[in-house]
Amino acid sequence: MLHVDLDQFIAAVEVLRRPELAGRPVIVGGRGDPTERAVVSTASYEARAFGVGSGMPLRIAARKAPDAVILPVDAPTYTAASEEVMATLRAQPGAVVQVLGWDEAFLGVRTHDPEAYARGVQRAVLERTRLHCSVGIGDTLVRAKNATDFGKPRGLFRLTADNWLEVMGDRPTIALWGVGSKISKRLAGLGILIVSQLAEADEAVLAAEFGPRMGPWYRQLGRGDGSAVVDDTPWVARGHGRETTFQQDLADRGEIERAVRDLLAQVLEDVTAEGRPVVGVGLKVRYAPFLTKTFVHKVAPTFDRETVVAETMTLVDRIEPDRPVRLLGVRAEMQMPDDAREGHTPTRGGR
DNA sequence: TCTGGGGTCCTAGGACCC
DNA sequence: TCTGGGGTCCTAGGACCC
Repeated sequence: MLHVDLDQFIAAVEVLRRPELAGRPVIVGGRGDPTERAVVSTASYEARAFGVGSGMPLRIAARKAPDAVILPVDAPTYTAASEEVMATLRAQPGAVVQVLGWDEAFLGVRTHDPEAYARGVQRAVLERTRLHCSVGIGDTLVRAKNATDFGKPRGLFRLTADNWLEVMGDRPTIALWGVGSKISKRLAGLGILIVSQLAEADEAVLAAEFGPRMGPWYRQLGRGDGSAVVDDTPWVARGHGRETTFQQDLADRGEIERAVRDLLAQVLEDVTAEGRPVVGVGLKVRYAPFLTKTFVHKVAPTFDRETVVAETMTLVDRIEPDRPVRLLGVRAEMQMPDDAREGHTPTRGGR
């Protein structure tokens, strides 16, 4: 199977409609104002040369790359571009497409020459959308996904059971899809620093540290093993949420309540569009500077907005009165259709 | 240097029941 | 009076991904 990943997607889309930005450092994030609390969504390769990367506070990015063009996030435009790309992938002969986000997808196909097929995909995407992509080829989802990194930019790379350990074995565990900074540190505490060590690790030791599901799962990641099935069944959202970080922390009770009602109104729009009943509500509160609390509770399945509002407001009462609030998040869980319930292996945020 | 916003899934512990 | 063992449901928190 193939993993297709657009190169510097968001920055590339911006450059397409402003050709004069080509070759310049471009940073996209927040409302495009580096004095605000916001982070970088994507930086162009020219900006990355200054040490700017996604997730970095916009303020810091602007200092590192003082001549960069900083643009606001324009989600509808990226969604439209993404749909063009995904339609192109679905139009490839024999392709089964599983979308992972705006700018990446798995593509399952039977072919005797995956490299040639991959180059065909890159050509088709470029012709139809003027966007460049990198492709990973693999015999499992994990191997295809990890292979893409070696293909960037505009290239392709193949990882299989035959060369996995040779290529990945000496790399730190954090290079794996699904291992982040916390898990890599806990693995290091067990003496597991690189991928080959994780591949050979004692499953019982991993299970004791990470639990009965995640322990064995991490070992599997280290081996590059796992599913080889690209699943194109449409994704069904479990819930919808909205959150906002305030530029100035909120202290006033009335302001907080108004903010929650605003967020909830947006959430209810998304939920109503789904046509499924609400079965749970949640509230996330970040107090300054860095303490986050979440409150959730189940509700009897309901379509009634007033009920959802009332249930959410009972959670608002649990916000500590004398502490300024930096972030509020509201979330509603929806009833899942019976056929979308079970059989999941952990993918940590995959869809 | 100080951390957005949208999601998903797993784990642990308490409550409750038989 | 003191108390096993198994199961389910719920909530809070943690971790990861794009």
